[in-house]
This record gives sequence, structure tokens and C-alpha cells, in this order.
Amino acid sequence: MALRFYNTLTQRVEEFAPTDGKTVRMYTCGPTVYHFVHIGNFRTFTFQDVLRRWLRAHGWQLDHVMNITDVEDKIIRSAMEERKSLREYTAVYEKAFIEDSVALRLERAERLVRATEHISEMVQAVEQLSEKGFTYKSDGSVYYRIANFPEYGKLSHSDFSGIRAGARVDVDEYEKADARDFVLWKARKNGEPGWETPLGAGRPGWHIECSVMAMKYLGETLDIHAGGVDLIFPHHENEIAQSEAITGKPFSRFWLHSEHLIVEGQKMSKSLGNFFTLRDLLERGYSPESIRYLLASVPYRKKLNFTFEGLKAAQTSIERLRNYKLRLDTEKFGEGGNEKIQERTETALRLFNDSLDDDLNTAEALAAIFEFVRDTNSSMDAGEFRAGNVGSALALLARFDSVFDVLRPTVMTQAVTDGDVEALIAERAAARKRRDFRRSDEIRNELLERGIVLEDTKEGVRWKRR
RNA sequence: GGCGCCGUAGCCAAGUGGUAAGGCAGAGGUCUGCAAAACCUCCAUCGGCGGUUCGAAUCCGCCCGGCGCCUCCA
Repeated sequence: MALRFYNTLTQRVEEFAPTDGKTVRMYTCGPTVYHFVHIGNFRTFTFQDVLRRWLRAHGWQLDHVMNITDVEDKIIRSAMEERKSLREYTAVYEKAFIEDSVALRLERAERLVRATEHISEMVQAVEQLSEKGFTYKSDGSVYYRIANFPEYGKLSHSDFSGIRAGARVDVDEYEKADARDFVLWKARKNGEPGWETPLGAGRPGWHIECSVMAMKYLGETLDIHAGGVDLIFPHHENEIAQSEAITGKPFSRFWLHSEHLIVEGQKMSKSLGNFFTLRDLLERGYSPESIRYLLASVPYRKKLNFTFEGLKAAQTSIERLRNYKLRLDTEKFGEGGNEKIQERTETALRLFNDSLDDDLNTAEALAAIFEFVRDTNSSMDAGEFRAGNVGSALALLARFDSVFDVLRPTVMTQAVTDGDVEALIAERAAARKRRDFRRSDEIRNELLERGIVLEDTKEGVRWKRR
């Protein structure tokens, strides 16, 4: 089955392949670095990570650009309050974002680009728009005149023809000709940081950075542009208006949008006390993998109800898979291979692939894996699973983990060395041999307290860190 | 008011015309010195009503209940 995505632009599921057949040129809207990125943002970034990994599983190369918005009203306000430069202020949160991303095993985009490092390109873009008659000035700021872009609204599927000038309260304190017009270049106000440019002293509007950076690195037409649903309007709509007005070509072939995350059934908000950053959750003792698993397990176009019960369930689910892999790695199976099991492995792999090809249906992909795990665990118990079946089973798990990436535990500090463990296991074995179960259990509990779990199997003791 | 989404077992959640995936939790059991791990069994007729159809969770209509965007926002 071919890879298909739901395209917001066409409102249809469409087959996807990169234009040149080799490299997927993708742009995703990254964080605004004025605070710690929250778990809802990471839902979107995790979706993008799964997307990246699955595109690569198809054999394509990636050229993925993610922006860092490091100039924007809230940043300016906060930086001024703290008497810091923009860079001083944003550096903290940018660093935190990257650390959090590493913890969640989010692959780094091929290019991570900052808005403030593309000011001159943005100025050029605004000038191009002016030359083509898409702009007007008001109070020293430059605005985009959407009336001159008839296709405005094609992404959000809204009809703006009825909107009249002055129909809305103007939130920007600037005079706009039309309510939907948006600012391309904001004139500097008293004491604000800004740039001296041919457009005047000021700073770029939010939308122009994405148009400029996307086209600078990826060309006039992208393969994929992705972000959260709340960006459809106005951000992505405005990006289209800017980019297509300049080039006359489609800005992006595919537009993918991830749904929001809610917490315990409610919208995440600071006032409700259900607002979490990754750091908050890690402090509560949840593992990065369990958070990653939970975020990835719900298909990206569905709202994700983030609950602590779900987080615990995620951790238990991961352990089940790790136990299975441990079993494959350590158990002695009979010689030869079992044809039936081989067929089931192939079926599971096919189901896994087909599910992800179907607009990244991660829930269905997981089901294929768990069904396979139960089925083959059962075969192992019955002695039907053979040494010849191990390889393909491990390959299936590897395929799974190349996307979900949760099998490897995040190593905290290793208080106990492997040697210590082995020595105690040997002592325990001796105790068990003389049926001294008191001493035997004592050792097992002692190890458990230090994070080592022992399992007695018919081939001897197996242990793991938890 | 405009546009759109959702409502499947205790929780999370697939399935979009042929008689309900998967995970977690729970109950009982097998195995084990005891555990752990694993396996087995049990646990829903899909918000409500009506319609279309041989047949609907899946299509249509109405109703009830959540929610998003339309303004900064992943």
C-alpha cells in the first residue's frame, strides 16, 4: 500500500511521494522561545518526529527545516521587563527546548533556523510584495492587503469576501484597511528592540519568517508543511498569501495538521492547574519514553486526552515490549524454524507498515505489534517457537522501534554495576540450591530496591534494570 | 452567528456498510519454593430516537452532550 496523508488543503487523503522522488522537503513550525515548551507543543513535535521517521522508512532522504521564533511581542515584552537582550532572554528557552527534545528522542531537523538571523531576507520579501502591490503602509508599519490575493482562505476553507473594513476591533492599535489584513513589518515603538532597515526601524511580523525561511532553504514549493491545527488560520493561511504572492506557485503540496492535546478531558490552561511542561512530568517520576509513547500512540488527527492513568499505562505497555525483547535475546529456543510463525511475523510486519502508511495510524500499528507479541509469547510457552524465528521477530521489533523509539530505557545513574549484580545472583543461586529461600529472597529484594529485577526462568536467572 | 470536529467497555483507543482491534486496570486460573515474566478464561453492541439497506458503530435526519477555530496559541 502506498503512503497516504490527509491534506488540509484539499480535505482529502492523498498519496504522498517527494517531488524529486528522493528527498522530502519539509517545513514545520517550531517553538516560540519565550517560555518552557509545554506537553501540548510536544504532542505536535512528536507527531512530526513520527512523520520524519516514517518518511525515512520509505527510503527517502529528509531536508526538514524547523524554525525557532525568537522575536515576537511576548518575547520583547518579557525581555524588556527583565532588562535583557532578546538573545539573552531566548537562549535559555531555546536550550531548554533542545534538551527536552533530546529527552523525548525527537530527531533534530536537518536545519534549525532562527527568525532573527533572517531579517534581511524578510525585508527583501516584504519589498517584493510591495513591488507586486500586495502591501500598504500605515503608521510606519507595512501590511499585507488580502483583498489582492483572491485565493485567501483556501487552506482554512473560509470565505472572507464578506469581511468589511472596520468590522472588528483592531487589536494591534494600528490602522488596517481590512480586518483580515496582517502586519508584515511592525514599526518600532518607544524603546523596543528592533532593526534599522529600508522598511524603517522595527521588526518582522510573525508570519513572514516562515515563508522566507521555508523558501530560502527548500525552494518555492515544499513537499510538506506541518504544524498544529491552530496554525491553519491565520498563520498558515498568511504564509500561503505571502509566498504565493511572491512566487505565483503553490507554497506547499501537502499541509498536515495535528490535533490538540487535552488534559484529563479539559483544555490545558494555567488557571486550571493542568498545564504541564516536560520537566514537570519528569519531576513527577514519569519516564521520557512513557511520555513519548503516550504522545505517539494516538493518531495525530485525533484529540489526545492526556491522563496520568494513561501515562502509567504507557509505561506498563513499554515494559511488556521490553520483556518480550529480553525473552528473544536470552531464551534458548529449539533448533530449526517454524513456518507458521514465520508467516505470522510477516503478516504483523505488513499490518504495521500498512497502518502507518494509512495517514500514520499509530494506534493500529501498535495493535499489530501487541497481537504479534501475545501470539509468539504463547508459541514460546508451547515450545513451538524456534531459534530460526528469532531473527525476523527481532527485525519486526526493530522496525517498530525505529518509529516509536521506546525500547531503550533512559539510563539514569547506574548505582549498581553489572558485576555487582552477577555476584549477588551467584550468591542467591547457591542459597536457592540449599533451599535457603530466606537468604534468596533477601538478595532479590535488595536488588529490587536498587532497581534490578530478577526473573527465574527454566534456563536460569534473567535480570534487567527498571 | 459562521466553519468544523467528536461522543465505542472502569480508563486510553482502533474500526467508517457485513454481525466490535489493541493497551492499561479488574476478576479467576496455569506455571513458580515464593515471586517475576508469560499464557488461558471472563469483562462493550458502539450517546438517544427515527430512517435507508438483505445487513449499520460505520450512510441520512433530528435530538442530547462535549469541543475547536473565527483574536496570541502546537
